[in-house]
Amino acid sequence: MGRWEAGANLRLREAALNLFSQNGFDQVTVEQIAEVAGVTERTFFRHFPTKEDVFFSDSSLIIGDLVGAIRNQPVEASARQLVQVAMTALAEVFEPNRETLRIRAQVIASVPALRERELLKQHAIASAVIDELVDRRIPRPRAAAIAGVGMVIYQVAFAAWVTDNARKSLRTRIEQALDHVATDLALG
Amino acid sequence: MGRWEAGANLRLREAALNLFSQNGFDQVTVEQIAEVAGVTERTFFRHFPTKEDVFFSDSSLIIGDLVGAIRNQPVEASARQLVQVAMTALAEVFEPNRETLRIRAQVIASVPALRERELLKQHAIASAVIDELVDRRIPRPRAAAIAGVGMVIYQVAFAAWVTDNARKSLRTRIEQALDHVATDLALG
DNA sequence: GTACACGAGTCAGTCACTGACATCAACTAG
DNA sequence: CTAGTTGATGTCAGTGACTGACTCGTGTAC
Repeated sequence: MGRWEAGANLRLREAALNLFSQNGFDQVTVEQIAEVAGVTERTFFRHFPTKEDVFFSDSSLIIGDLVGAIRNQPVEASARQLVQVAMTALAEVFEPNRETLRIRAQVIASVPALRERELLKQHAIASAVIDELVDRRIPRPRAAAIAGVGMVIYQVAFAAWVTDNARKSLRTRIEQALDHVATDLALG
Repeated sequence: MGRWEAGANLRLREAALNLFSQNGFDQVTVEQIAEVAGVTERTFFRHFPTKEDVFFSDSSLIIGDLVGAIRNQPVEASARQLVQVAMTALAEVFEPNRETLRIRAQVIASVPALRERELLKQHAIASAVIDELVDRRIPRPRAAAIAGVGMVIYQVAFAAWVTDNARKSLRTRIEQALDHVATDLALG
């Protein structure tokens, strides 16, 4: 279908991750990324609307997984069960990619612009989850609180997992955090 | 101490708010803002590190107010009391500026870059509150959950207040939201 | 075999943002 | 009163993210 090497999108993402983690986000120009990937700068922006987006292009998939997992639960499921299956769904996607996610997290942590974007992504995820909970006839304030607590649990568990030498699974980390907060906060 | 009209900072902020709300964030250049404020583009960037920051320069004050309000509470105060005084402190700062805040919220809502920044600001506030709660010997996961719920309450109450025709006070809105979530979630 | 859709290249331009240096009122030291 | 310092601004010349308009081969549909 094209006169060029296929997979430009993947090559751009890999080149970006490598260059960013070696030299820092601000020290790398889009032109350099494009060159390493064997395309032009203009092509980079055909694949990703901004320089930051090369890091966040898969977030819509995650939303789909989360919402799908919740949707598959029976109507009588408790708030805690819902949070748990959503988290487990996340863990299944993340678990095999620990090393990439670790590098990614390091780069994000060191660049304010990327932290902003990460927050926006999490906000979008939370909104989607809230809407799904509201569809299950949970009143919106309670849905927002549940989703908010869920995000906190995710953040705590993910941070622990990614900096983890003992290599507990993300799933274990999530269960620990969930236990912790749930007993503290009567999440029923 | 200067050969120029004083108050450049305020003039820039007002010019930006006006222009953004009339024409949209992306349609206004920094050069235009500076021109309306009677300075050069370079001077804009001496006052605000980015175009977005002209909207968020007072967030550090807010952190101070919140943390101060919490710090003044007795050690035996419940989580709910802490959230309540923090919210009340916020309400006192915001209440007199409803109209400006309303316009501001509209602009922010319509521009992804500004929503990102708003989220980052809220995240910074939440982190500061969490640290303060941890200083009060509340375990960090519980502190994070409390602060998270507090942010949810703030968001719900603020959104209701700002789009409010009946003109209930922000303070009332906060109390309503707090009641709502607290009974739902056993916030002790 | 012709048309056309598509994924990329090319080129010229806008605008956010930065560094280096000049200016000039007010203030300060002597 | 003069000389020097300070601090907020102006001026200017960049860099780099991002966009619009256009071109160019290649595969596919007809």
